[in-house]
Amino acid sequence: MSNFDDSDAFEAAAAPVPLSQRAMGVRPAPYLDELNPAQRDAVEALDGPVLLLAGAGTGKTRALTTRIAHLLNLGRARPGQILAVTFTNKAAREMKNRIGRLLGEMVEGMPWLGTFHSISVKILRRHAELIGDGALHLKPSFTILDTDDQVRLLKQLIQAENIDEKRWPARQLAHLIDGWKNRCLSPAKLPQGEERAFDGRGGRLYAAYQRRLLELNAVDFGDLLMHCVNLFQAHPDVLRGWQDRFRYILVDEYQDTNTAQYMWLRLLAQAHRNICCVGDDDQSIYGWRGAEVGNILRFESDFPGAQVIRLEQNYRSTPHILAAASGLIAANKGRLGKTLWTEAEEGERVRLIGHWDSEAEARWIGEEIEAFHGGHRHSVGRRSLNDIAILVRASHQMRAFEDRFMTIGLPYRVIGGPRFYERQEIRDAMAYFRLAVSPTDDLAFERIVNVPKRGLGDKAVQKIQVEARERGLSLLEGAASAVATGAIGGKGAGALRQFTEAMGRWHADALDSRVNHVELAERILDESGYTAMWQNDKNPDAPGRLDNLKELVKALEEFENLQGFLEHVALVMDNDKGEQSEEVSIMTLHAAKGLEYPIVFLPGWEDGLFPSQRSMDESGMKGLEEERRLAYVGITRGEELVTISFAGNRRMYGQWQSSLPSRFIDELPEDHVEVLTPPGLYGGGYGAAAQPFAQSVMHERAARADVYNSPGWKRMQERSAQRAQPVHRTPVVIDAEPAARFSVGDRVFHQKFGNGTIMGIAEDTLTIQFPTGFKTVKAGYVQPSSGGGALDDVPF
DNA sequence: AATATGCTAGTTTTT
DNA sequence: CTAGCATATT
Repeated sequence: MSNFDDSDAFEAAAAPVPLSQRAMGVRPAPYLDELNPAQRDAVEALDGPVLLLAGAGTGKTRALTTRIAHLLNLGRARPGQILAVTFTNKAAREMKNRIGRLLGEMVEGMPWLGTFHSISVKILRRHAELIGDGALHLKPSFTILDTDDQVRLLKQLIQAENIDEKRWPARQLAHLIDGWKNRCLSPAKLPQGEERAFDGRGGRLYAAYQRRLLELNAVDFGDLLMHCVNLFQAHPDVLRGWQDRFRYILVDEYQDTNTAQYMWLRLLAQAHRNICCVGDDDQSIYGWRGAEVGNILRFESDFPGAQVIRLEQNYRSTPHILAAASGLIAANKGRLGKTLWTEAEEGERVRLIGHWDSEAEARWIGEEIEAFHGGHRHSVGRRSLNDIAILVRASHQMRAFEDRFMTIGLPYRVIGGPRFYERQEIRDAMAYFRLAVSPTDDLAFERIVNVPKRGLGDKAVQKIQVEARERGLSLLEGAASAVATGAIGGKGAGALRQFTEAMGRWHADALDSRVNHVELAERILDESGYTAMWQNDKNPDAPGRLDNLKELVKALEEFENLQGFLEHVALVMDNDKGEQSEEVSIMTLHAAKGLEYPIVFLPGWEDGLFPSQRSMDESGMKGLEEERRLAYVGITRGEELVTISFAGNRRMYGQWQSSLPSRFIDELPEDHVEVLTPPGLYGGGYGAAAQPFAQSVMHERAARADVYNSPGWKRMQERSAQRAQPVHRTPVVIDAEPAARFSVGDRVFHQKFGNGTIMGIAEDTLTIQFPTGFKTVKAGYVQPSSGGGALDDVPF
């Protein structure tokens, strides 16, 4: 709520802080004494550009929040003049709390502490009319579409263009457009050639999509940033106003900024240059979604004269853990470089263990956890399950642990996973609320018009769309009109009339301040038949969905009305359930960033899984380095004991596949690692587990000079080269397609994956190696490749 | 219009 | 192998 009580008038903010207030502001600063020298530098270097390189566990949030407190305490700025940006709502909340704690209740909430997106919304609402062209522009009440809406909109546009949705799925286009928006490329600015992506129509569809969004008075997440940047660039006066307002700028997790966020910051900071960016280049793990490590690496040249302050004293982990992590990350090139140190006691070395297969791995980790929990391991003592985390590379790895823990009755919680507001039933309910609040929300209408089933299929919806378009109405109005004119008859008509009439009542009630909005929400769900739909559903997950709906209604209580709730939810999609009970945490490495646990397990360190084959195929060395940073993030989550493991065999897509230990294992510094022999492998030194590691450690020293020439790397390259040269050439005739004869080894072309080589044939199913990896594809989806293939002379 | 079958793809995730 | 989607069937 405090997010929106920005009491300063826009113009007033530009005025300097009165002297009287400045003098009054200077108070003793006891908080400074609690900082180490580097943190203190970070807090006191208030003017000019500052890059704060904060390694894992070095008290970065403390430095950042103290810096804000110091700015306020010295009277350098009022709360409304500090811009503090984070990536997640969670981080923003945390900072707010800690600033409040530092300053007591003396300071009103900071109106401009928030995520890039929430701050952008506030800015855009004030200048909405400037977005778009003269004829069509945003209104301040614009709605924010989530990914789901975005994809459904794109799907409509793709259908309108008569493009084969199978070969060109809307998701892919959404991804492409997101990528463009991350780089602040509006349709007009797409570089030569890029607009040809997506079957040559990417640029056109992008432009159509943007136009449609304006028509709907809507923006997607990417727009929030891009529109802001465009606004600043096109209207220097507007930019000037915001530059004057934000006297000091602070940015958290700077290594995760994408190009649009970078431009956004640069524009706002370029006048006074009071910008402090906090980040750790070694923890940049979001390159795949547009983050540019380059932003942090370039900081000093972007802001000449910048001070660089390193936070290197680590308060989290033991020396062995730090050394293992440091040794690993040292293999990356082009780092800014940091040396983490600690005063903590030495502790145990990082443990490494190999297992026969992924099930044995899960079994062993389960036993270890039981031992820790029962206090059977004296070096660590009896531990709460809340102290223990399992961090995996890919979510499918979680299943082995869930299965195992379920059978042995070990309580666990999965962190991440599908979020509350992304669940189907929640989205449906929200669509009802959206439509009740704004009857012109066509996307919400489409989502729920036939949920629960009202006998209205594609054809009926199409009729409604035609009706609405012809008369210039919203879909809801169009539906009412279609019923009235008899365009829709039969069974659907009655249900549709009921629906539109009920929606009319709900809308009136939503606007009526005398109607309690929580009761209204309940009534909407009941009268629409939505609750009944799940009550009658015999799926085992139906009761859970009903619970979620109850929870949603309960969440409404904290808001004034439905409008306020919807505005909030559009931006704050997180749901942190406080940890109540004792549970082991299971999550992906990405989800673990920023968290810490005394005991950490890192399973699945196998080449291809971690580092992920796909990362390496798609992004080569850059991808590998990002994977290595992910490994670094994983190890540095541990406070006391970190255990890395790998399995020689793993079930993938229903088949057992054998794999080699991760090359990252080769890169761990030997002195800080203890190799364990799993129970059941008597004598050690043979079998799938200990032996490969023992060998690889022997190579390790020599390999250190250049890991990309390491045995592991070469081994991989050799293997993929071998795979690319199949021996058999068995001609296969695909029925009813006389021209489509394929043999193993043929070069073929696939609309989506491009050129590839056939590696295997079963009936009409081909296994093909594409640049992006192996795919199994029906023969009908590929053609003989035109370039350099063996079948060039086959008539087509 | 609702349900059954068939196919394909299959990391990481916030806003 | 399996979820999610798209097409085929009733």
